[in-house]
Amino acid sequence: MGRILITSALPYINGIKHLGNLVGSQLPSDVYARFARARGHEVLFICATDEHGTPAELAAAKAGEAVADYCARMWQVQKDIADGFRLSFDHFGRSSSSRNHHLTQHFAGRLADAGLIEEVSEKQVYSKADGRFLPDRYIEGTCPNCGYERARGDQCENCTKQLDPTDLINPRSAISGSTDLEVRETGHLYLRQSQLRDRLREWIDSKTDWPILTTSIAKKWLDDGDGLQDRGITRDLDWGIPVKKGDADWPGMEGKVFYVWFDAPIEYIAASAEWADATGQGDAAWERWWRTDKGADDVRYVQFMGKDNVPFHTLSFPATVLGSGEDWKLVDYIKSFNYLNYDGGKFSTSEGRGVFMDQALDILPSDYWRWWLMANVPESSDSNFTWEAFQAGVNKDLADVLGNFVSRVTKFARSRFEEKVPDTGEYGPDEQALIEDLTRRLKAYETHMEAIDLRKGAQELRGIWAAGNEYLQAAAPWALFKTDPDRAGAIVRFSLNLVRFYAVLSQPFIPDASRAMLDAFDGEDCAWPEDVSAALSSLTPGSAFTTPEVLFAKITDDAREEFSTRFAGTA
RNA sequence: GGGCCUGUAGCUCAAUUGGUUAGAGCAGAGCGCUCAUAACGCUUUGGUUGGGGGUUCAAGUCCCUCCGGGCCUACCA
Repeated sequence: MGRILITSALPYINGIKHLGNLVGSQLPSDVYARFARARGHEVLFICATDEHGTPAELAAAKAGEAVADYCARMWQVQKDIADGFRLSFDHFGRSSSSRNHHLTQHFAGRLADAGLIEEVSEKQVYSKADGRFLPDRYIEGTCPNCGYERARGDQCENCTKQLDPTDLINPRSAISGSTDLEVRETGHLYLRQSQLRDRLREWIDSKTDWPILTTSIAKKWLDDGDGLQDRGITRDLDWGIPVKKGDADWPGMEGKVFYVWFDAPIEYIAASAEWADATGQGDAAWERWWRTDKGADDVRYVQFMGKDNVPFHTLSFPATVLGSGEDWKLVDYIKSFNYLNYDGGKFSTSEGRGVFMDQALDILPSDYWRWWLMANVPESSDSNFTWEAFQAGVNKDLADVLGNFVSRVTKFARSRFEEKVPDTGEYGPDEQALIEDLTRRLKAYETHMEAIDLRKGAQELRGIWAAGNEYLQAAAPWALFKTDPDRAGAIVRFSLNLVRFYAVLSQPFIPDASRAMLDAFDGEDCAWPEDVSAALSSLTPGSAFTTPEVLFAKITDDAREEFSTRFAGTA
């Protein structure tokens, strides 16, 4: 058994995330983490909130709160929702933690010592009314190219032409609308990624098993134009990690903070340190996951993220890690996802279009969402959420195939065998055939899950569930009960063992339902099956069980229509 | 503008990386079963693989071209 370090891309702090955010990193990483744990691997599963940057400051201002208070509150909100979705992080940290402050400053110091930091003086737009420098896209004005009046400082959305903020006619702050803008000189630090281009390319080229979505984005940035560009890693903001060189002040950088994309990935490491702190362990506990000179050599590190995060995880963060000259663990595998759309369009926070994580839990149990989202996870291309597809998928897979199987088996056993595992009869050829079939299917399921092909994994799991119905239909214990009750008992015993078997295998996708299924049998033994035959004989004949409640109530047409209307948005 | 991804049954997706007759689930049709959440099982209809051209003994897969959908393009994160 190995050791697997798993990180989910960090959800940004400025509000509750929608299902599209959930499906691209947090949920798939959780399914994989649960699978890896169930298989006996030692797992450290890390996530955190990404708290810095202009949008966090603006969101706090809109809420009328201090940024620190706002972030603390939203962290708790996101943590509670994550718990509601049964996301099994070993630690859910905060990028604003003192651990991350120190580690980010440490990396900056190491990079400076290695000659990989350049101090650059540049001109930026300052808004007096807002009291802040404005990022390019927070400046609006008329496009000099097409005359569109709401062009942004980085690009005109109308004609797609790339712009410089100073190109705009009648520029104004997108925050306040103020036109009282001026260009000021300000000093910033740049990470000299260009110096690391060859090392990064060599590293990327060695990753022949990565998804093409991941490597193609990385190579594009390595080769585009003049090649990999140096990148500013500081900002003129109040809320963030103060620019320091290790523990020392950085002359000329007073009052500045690190750019959110510099400190956010470092939080993967810092959150692991927070985990060690929170669990009363010393530094060695987290360093053995992250330092190859301190025991992390045998760790497999897997990252999960949406495709928009790929450049930062394939280039910027590795540049930081490599450039430090220290023995930090680099990522071994990057699983990236496309986007989930909502009923043919995008999820929209501003228009209230689509389903947000808190709303999802308000209307249906987390297992429903977990199952459908993973069975339809956008692995190969963008996928689409519709209420019709969601209703059909949940009702068919969870209620009809799995839930009804559990129901028909346990209720039959209750009415004919006194709610006990029958101890009569022997398994015969039918059971042997299903054991052989399930042995093949289990192997396929494990192979898909190890490769993080979650859609295929879900499909195989569904096939495993369906095999139970096929067996039961052919064995027909309700008919045999009248002529050969002992044999009927063996069939029911086998079927009850199937329920327990399904509970164990399904746990990565639908942990709550799995728990309910195991609880029917005093389910202490939930070990992953090494041998299907043994696993299907594990219930003690003659022992009592409890008939569970309906596992999955169906989504009615009325409910579906109500949801569809409620989440359609304002636009 | 540039780069990348993508187009396969009514719908959602596969196809061992160029190799037999392109497969699953859902939806539809028919039959069976009565333990079960009107659930389950069996059978079955349905494809000029976006259009056109090319390479090859062989193309869904490789090349060219056209058409459609999407993403990224470095100061939103």
